[in-house]
Parts: sequence; structure tokens; C-alpha cells
Amino acid sequence: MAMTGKRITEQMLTEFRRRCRSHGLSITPQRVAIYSEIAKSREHPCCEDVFKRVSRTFADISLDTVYRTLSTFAEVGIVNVVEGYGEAKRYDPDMTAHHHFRCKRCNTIVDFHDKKYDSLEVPRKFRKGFEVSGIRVVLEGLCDKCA
Amino acid sequence: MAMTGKRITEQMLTEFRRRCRSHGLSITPQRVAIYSEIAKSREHPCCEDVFKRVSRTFADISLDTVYRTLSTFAEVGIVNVVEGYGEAKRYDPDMTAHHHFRCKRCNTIVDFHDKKYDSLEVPRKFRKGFEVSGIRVVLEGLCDKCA
DNA sequence: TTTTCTGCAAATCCTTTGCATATCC
DNA sequence: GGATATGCAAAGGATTTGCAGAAAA
Repeated sequence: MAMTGKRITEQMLTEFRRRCRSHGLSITPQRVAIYSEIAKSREHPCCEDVFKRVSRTFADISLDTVYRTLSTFAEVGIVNVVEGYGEAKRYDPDMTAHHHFRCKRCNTIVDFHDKKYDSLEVPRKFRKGFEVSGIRVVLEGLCDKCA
Repeated sequence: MAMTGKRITEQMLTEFRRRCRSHGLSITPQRVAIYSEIAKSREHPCCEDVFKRVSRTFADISLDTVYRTLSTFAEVGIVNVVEGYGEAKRYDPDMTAHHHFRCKRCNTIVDFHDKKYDSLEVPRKFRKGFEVSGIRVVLEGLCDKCA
């Protein structure tokens, strides 16, 4: 069962362009290529990973464009930065509520959905004064390959 | 209500020494100083933070000793690396199960305990093959000062 | 006395920045 | 044409590493 990429649809691209416009971002071939690559991914790639993949079809894209672009995408809410533990920053194209399992050994992050986890209440302590915009459960341990 | 440091007890130091021994680590004044400082902390300091504080009483400790030491402590389970989003690595002396609130603006991390969160079940998907050793809920948003 | 640590300096890795040119709107 | 993005090269911050001397077991 290989890790297969997600399929990217025309609607996703349309929505992407809409989002860029609404934030005053120009739509460049580099951005489309980077978006397409990250949107297809499942393993929360870092900039270097994305750069390598985009390079296959966009030979003269530069690494710093990838850094800049993913950083911009994160700012405007096209992607998320995933929680990390000191290594290179990794990005997640899935903006819907979901949770993570992280393997301590190989650093794989597995996304998963779980109704119970989604319905967790914000503890009383954070209901006044604080503004909680997201809840994520992070499981930590060894994945099936490493265990 | 200022952020006050935790008190460090003789038992904690004893336990710290025991742990070092059991992992074959020598007990050096630098390690004791670093341990004492991180054990007192509440704000998940980075290496630089710890270095500054330890330097006050241990003038000629070097920054890379702090890097090496905290990294070693994390390996043997004396401290944890907290989830981060691209900034400097931060450490947490609290090894008991607990959860985090993270402020997106000022990066403050607030520890909290919650019975309900502690009793979350591991989803079926991760019960076979995987080894889940920890569950942490991370709330994200704006803290009372930033909101 | 043997092993392990520390401090120093240099190296490395990841990421950001300044600037001139090219591209988008 | 004016604003914005890109590529390149250089800078920056965080972290690691090699090594010789110092301290711990």
C-alpha cells in the first residue's frame, strides 16, 4: 500500500485562484505549481521536498521562491504549518479540522479524522479572555513500520 | 499574577541524579545548573533562554553545552521537546500527561490539565501495528493578553 | 586512569533578505 | 505602466560538530 498522492481537481485550482485574488496575490506559474504539488501531498512536506518535486516539471524555479510562497500561503490560509519538533518546517494542505499521529522515530505524520476528538469542549479556563480557534489532538509513538 | 517560577526540591535533584546515573550520564555542575533552571521554568524556554538564566550564576557556561545538554535530557526523558512551528526548539520540564494552549500571536504556551482530555481513547486505526505512547491536545488561538 | 564532558571555533542546516529583472494585472 | 513576484547571492539565526584540554567515575 504505497503512499499515493491526492488528485487535484479543477475546482481546487479555481478556489485557489479565487483565494489568491481575494488576498491581492498575483497568480504566477510558480505559485500554481507549488500549490498543485502541496495540494497533492499527504506527508506534510518541507520546502525542500516541495522544491524537489516542483523542479521536475518547472526546472528553473528557485528554492527561495518555494520558501516565500509556502510562507505566504500559510499567512493567507491556503496551507497550515504543522507542529514540529525542531526539524524543517512542514506544511499541510488539509485545512479542515483533523488530527495527527506522529512517529517519534521516522517523523511520519498521519492525518486522521475522529468524531469524538472533533467534539472536544474547550476547558472552562480558556472560555474567558482567550480566543480558541482550533483544537488538535496529537498522538505520539511509533508507526506501524517502526514499531 | 506574575509568572512565578516553580520551586525545585531536593527530591527532584535526587531523582535527577538517579536518572543520569541510570543512563550513564555524568553528573556535572553544568548539568545540575541546567536541570535546575529548566525544572523551575514554566514558559517552555529555548536553549538561549536557559543559557541566559544559567549564566547568571554560572558565568562561564557555554551556549553549546546548553544545546548539548538539553538535547541529551530530551533523549533520556528528563525533559520534552514541545511542539513548535518553526521557531527555536523549546523544552518542557513537565513529563506528566498534560495539554497545551498556544497563542498564535505571542507564542506563549500554557500548560493545562483536563480529566476529559486525559481519558481520550486511541482511535481503532492506531490500535494495531502502531504504538501510541502519548496523547496531547493542543488548543490554538489568542491568549488573554493578545485577544 | 579511563571515560565522558566542556568550551571554543568552525561548520552546517534552514530560512530570510536586498536588489535588479521579469512577470502579472 | 505600476505593482508584485522571481531568481540570485549573500546574510542570518539556530543548531551541530571536531577537537584538545578539563573534569567525572
